[in-house]
Amino acid sequence: MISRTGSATLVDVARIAGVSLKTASRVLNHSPELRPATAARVREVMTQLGYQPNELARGLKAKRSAAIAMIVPNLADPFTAIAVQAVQEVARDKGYVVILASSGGDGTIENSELQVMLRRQIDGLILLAANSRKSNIKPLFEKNVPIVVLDEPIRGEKVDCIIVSNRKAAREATKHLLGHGYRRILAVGARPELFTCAERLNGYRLAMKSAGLDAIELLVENESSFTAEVLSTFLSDPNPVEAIFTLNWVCTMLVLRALKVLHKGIAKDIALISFDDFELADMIPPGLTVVRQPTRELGREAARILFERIEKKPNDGPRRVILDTEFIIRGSCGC
Amino acid sequence: MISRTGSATLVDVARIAGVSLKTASRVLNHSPELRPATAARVREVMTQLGYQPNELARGLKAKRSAAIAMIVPNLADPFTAIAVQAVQEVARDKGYVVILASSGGDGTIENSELQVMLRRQIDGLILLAANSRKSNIKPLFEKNVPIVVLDEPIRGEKVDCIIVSNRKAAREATKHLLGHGYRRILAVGARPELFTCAERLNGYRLAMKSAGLDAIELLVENESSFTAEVLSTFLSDPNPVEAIFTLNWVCTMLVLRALKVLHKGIAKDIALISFDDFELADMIPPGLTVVRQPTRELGREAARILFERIEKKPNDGPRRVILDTEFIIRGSCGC
DNA sequence: ATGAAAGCGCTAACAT
DNA sequence: ATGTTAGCGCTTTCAT
Repeated sequence: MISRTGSATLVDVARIAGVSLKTASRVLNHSPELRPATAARVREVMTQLGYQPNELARGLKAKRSAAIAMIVPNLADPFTAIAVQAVQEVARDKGYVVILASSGGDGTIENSELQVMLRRQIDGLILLAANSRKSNIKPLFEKNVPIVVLDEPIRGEKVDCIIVSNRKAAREATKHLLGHGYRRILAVGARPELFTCAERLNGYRLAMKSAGLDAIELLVENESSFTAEVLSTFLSDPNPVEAIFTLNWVCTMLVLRALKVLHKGIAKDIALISFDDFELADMIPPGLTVVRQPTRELGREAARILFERIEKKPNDGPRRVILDTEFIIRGSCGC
Repeated sequence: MISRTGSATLVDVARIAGVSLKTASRVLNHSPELRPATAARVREVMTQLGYQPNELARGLKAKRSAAIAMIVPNLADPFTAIAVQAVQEVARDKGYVVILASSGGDGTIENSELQVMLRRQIDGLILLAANSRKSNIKPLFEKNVPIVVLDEPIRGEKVDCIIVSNRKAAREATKHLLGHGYRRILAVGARPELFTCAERLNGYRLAMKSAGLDAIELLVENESSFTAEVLSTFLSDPNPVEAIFTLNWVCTMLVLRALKVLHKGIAKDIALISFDDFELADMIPPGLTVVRQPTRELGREAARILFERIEKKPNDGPRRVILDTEFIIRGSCGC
């Protein structure tokens, strides 16, 4: 009785309920213009058959997939994981699913994932850029797929961005270290082409300049090129650095690891402030002083804006949402 | 010239290239039976038009979505995040996308996500169960959607499972603590209905029983019900516990947090072993002794098995893959 | 309030 | 080697 494909289709439902296809469709879409009795009957047949609408078919016709994509560089980074979780929760509430892809920080992979998403007719995209220079969101833009970029304002494109006050936060963190009397402060960053890295670096430089000091920077292109040996050159004479400011979670991990290898005590031998808080940062003695990003809020806000665009596209220009960070003083800065 | 919908369709490609729809389709699907010249011409038109195949339409017709779903309880858990990343990488290589949903450990949400995935015609599912009692994968099973369950063998269902040797690992960890001379060892777990928790608990009980000791257990239904006060009742007289064995990452976080509040030094005041390793576990003094799960491998293996089922379904019974854990001794156990 | 028919963009028999 | 013709399961004018 049921279509040979295995599961019941709307045609089956209609036939068994003794109504037309359109009526069955109306029930699915909660159309108001329906006699309650008819609707009830159809609904009953639906549950009876265990009917599940085929979203692919629905999307093909309606030209919407009810899916948004999220592309991130690295899920192992807790900042990213939490943002993804927040986005997915908002999406669920809106009746959307999230297609997730990780780029590994590779612009080429990112672009190919972008294409894949386009083919899947995603209704929107939240991007945590791998590499600002190589991000190619033009095709999406041309197809009028709403995009929200997290953590990076894409220059010259009319996309919504949501970021934190990177520069200000970095400047304040650096100032805090300067306040402790440290003069030789090292900034450690990765992927300097990323906006977040660049901006945090700018904040650091501003603070150093204001204090009449030279910036000391250790920037690596990718994680593997950072080793304890590299760091040790900055810690040895002459003029060893007195404090380190790590520009994101990955760098914090790398530096902590290296300091352990080099037997340098945090705060005791060298002060440390980390951009990015994380679970247990307070448990690493003497507690890591950090700049905390409102991670969940970033994710939620990005999703919120995206769905606003998806649902109705008011042509007000691209949005720039800037959230504030929180400076959390624990012991590693020397306090 | 191009269909009014905005982007070029295969019909447009065919028309402009002066071939039939089917020929264009053949080019898309890399059919071998094509004159190279024709294929080249069609391909040229495709790039010229910036043609992107519509995966929704493709899937509707071909009855495959080229998407797999992954449902997890908590992305903030690094174990989960890394497994998801591993799965996604394998999926990408296979030309599939991953639809990710988090259940928050709520069986009801999990089930509704399961339904959503069904409607999306997913070709396979990797499940990190929220709650073994409530998981309802029957509908997927009936629709012949391959499923791989991570971290939990679903009883009585013919699904593939991939787990670690929970009981053995827990037993050995407990024995290790016993070897240090601790008698009063507390096991801390969450969601005791979960297979992982139950099995680890079993391992712990076995070891305690072998030593002629009573098991001491603190099991919470959910994270928020665990507080420092609750833990403190186990640490106070009479007979304070001498060591703690946490049954997963979340519990480790909760216990570490509580111990800090209670001003108890790890190893010094109380020994600790954690089931689940994590970034910086070695940095929490004196270094956390842990049972490490091969997280990436779990994810990769789960995906590998899933795609085997998707590509060809040999009717050999359900697989049970059991991976080994690694016992990593650092200082917290008292060593 | 309900139905008939067309078609979204693609694949797949079945020709030729 | 290439084209013709049906649909996949749904939504959607346009009738009634």
